[in-house]
Amino acid sequence: MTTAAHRPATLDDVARVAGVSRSTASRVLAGNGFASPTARARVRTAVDLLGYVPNSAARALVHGSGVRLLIAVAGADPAVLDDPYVDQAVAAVARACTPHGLGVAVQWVPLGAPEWLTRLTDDRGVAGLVLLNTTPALLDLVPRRLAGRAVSIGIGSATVPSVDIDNGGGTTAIVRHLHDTGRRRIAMVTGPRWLACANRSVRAYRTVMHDAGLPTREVVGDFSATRGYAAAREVLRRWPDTDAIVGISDATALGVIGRLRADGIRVPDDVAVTGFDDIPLAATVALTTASHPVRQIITAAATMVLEQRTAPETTVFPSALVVRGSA
Amino acid sequence: MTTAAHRPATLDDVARVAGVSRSTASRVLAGNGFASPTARARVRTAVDLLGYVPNSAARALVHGSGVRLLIAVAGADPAVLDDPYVDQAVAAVARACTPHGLGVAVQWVPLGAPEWLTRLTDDRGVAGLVLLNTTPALLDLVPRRLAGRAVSIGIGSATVPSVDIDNGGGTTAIVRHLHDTGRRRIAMVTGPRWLACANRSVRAYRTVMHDAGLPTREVVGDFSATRGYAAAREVLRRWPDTDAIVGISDATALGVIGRLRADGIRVPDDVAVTGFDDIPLAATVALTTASHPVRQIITAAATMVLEQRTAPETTVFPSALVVRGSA
DNA sequence: CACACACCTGGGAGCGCTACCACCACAATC
DNA sequence: GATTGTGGTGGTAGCGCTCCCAGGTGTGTG
Repeated sequence: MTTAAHRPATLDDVARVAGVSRSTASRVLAGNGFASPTARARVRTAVDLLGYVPNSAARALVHGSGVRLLIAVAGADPAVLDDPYVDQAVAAVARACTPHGLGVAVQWVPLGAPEWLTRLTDDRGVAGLVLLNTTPALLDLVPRRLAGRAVSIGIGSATVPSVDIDNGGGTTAIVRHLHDTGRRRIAMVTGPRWLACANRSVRAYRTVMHDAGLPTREVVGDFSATRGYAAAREVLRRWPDTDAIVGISDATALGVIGRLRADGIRVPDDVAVTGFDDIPLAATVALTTASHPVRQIITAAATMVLEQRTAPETTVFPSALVVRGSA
Repeated sequence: MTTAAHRPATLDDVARVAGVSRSTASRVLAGNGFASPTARARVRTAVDLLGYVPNSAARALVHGSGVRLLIAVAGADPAVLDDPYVDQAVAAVARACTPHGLGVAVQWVPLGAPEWLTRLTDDRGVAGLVLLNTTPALLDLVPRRLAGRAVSIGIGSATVPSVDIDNGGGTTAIVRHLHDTGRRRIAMVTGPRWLACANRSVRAYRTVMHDAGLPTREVVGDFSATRGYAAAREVLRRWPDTDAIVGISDATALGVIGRLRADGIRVPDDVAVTGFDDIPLAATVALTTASHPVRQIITAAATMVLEQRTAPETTVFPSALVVRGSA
């Protein structure tokens, strides 16, 4: 369309067409250094004419900056990557990276072998790091090379900043709401024990129950609908008089509701059910939940890495109670 | 950990440690060309010792091969990228690419301006192309440079192979099932008209209905739960005696069910509802649907591109009817 | 009129890697 | 003993880009 054999244009082509040197063209495009208005204009015109797009590989090579963001997901087994939450995170990070000429890669880091992270980050192609389902051990393994180019979702450290949901606040609001609407025998389907952000929710649940002088009822889950489905039955087997079930996630809650309905138990009349996150589906099934703009949170994390605005501090996004039909 | 300032090792470092030249080291790692068993062994040892990982940017630069796969998603507006289906596709492609040292990028291509694709693919960083929600116009714009490195999902061309779901067969099975179970006033919430794969479903629906001597009832949807929610009401307003609604996707069906339940209409007693895809949630809400391993299909597409096994032909994945409670 | 000090420009090195080529040893052939 | 391999090796160019530095112009000051 533009050049003869449609070999993508290089900076040399641009310089030749603009009648300047490669250095000048580079300076104009970088926006730093000196360049006369004339030169600037001619380079701009040449860029448009040739449809020039910089070669990110060459740029990354000279900068030593890497060419993709790594999303490292800790978990017991590679199946964590099947989680729709991970899908959403990967897609959101990819969207944020694309305009910067960066790609994304995803890898699982086994819970028992956090040192795998080192091998992954030894790849110079890695320009930045997003940690998902982070554990403290993982945070310590983020190499110095990537300081200021790493962000964790869910738990941070002195060197690695984190972007976070106010799980505690959200869960507190949910459990209080259940209590306020007369529920007293409130159970919780939790997340995996090793996951900091899930534990914050569990602790909030315990605190509210304790303050109300009520005993806790916990079954360990894993965020999935499938597990929620199974956990619901376990809850009712152990504590048949349960009148409310708090799900660690919306998917968990949907699984719980599926099981309850299948067993002829009415929601919310017999048992109230709540979720966490407010995924799009939550509205259509009238799920009471806590709302967080997950996509925006992930995007914020990716942006921090991309713009290197990673002050070692924690950004906490608020949680908003959304009361619908299920509780 | 390995080297002093933990500057990631280069091939030069490996060569020096192994006591061979950079060329020899390169040859050993590439696996082609000559290299004595001794040299081979020493290079291998040095690689392990230094934890050497090749710099993908440098490799891409010299090969001119690009450094990421582009996922181009056609749609009316950028909101198509919010679709969980796109999330899943991006994540699945990313997983397939990561071991190859490639990242992924996602971009929206406006329906009315397919030529945007040209600008995207002019970027030399683009190593391959996965087309989503493909239109014929888009297929013609895949540059020759990317021939054999592009794959389309849903509709192919003479030069671009496609990976596909048997939408026609799946929908035929679903509508026949509804007919077999006594439904006669069957409506469909379709996908966008411009989308080839959605149209295959619609045509199958029409054919079955026509063969049974029944009139069709169509409302245009867009795959989303939200739209399904609204479409359900539209269906019942226009044809109040409808006894079955075929959703173009599971999300659509879930939206439809949400609306029907909210209106006190029993599923499947009053109105049967079916979905398409069999997403994980479908099982927990007992949705009758057609099952396809979407993740595997996307992975297959990505693998075709990565291994350049893109013979210009169509691979069709079968569709399996899954009868659950909703129909 | 010399000098300083802006502003602007092109030459050239080099990022880490692969590909090509020249070269060397040693064996087999005429 | 000169020729042709054949396996193995190192030197070097160059992918497209950015940055540094030397060398220009022009305008203002002593």
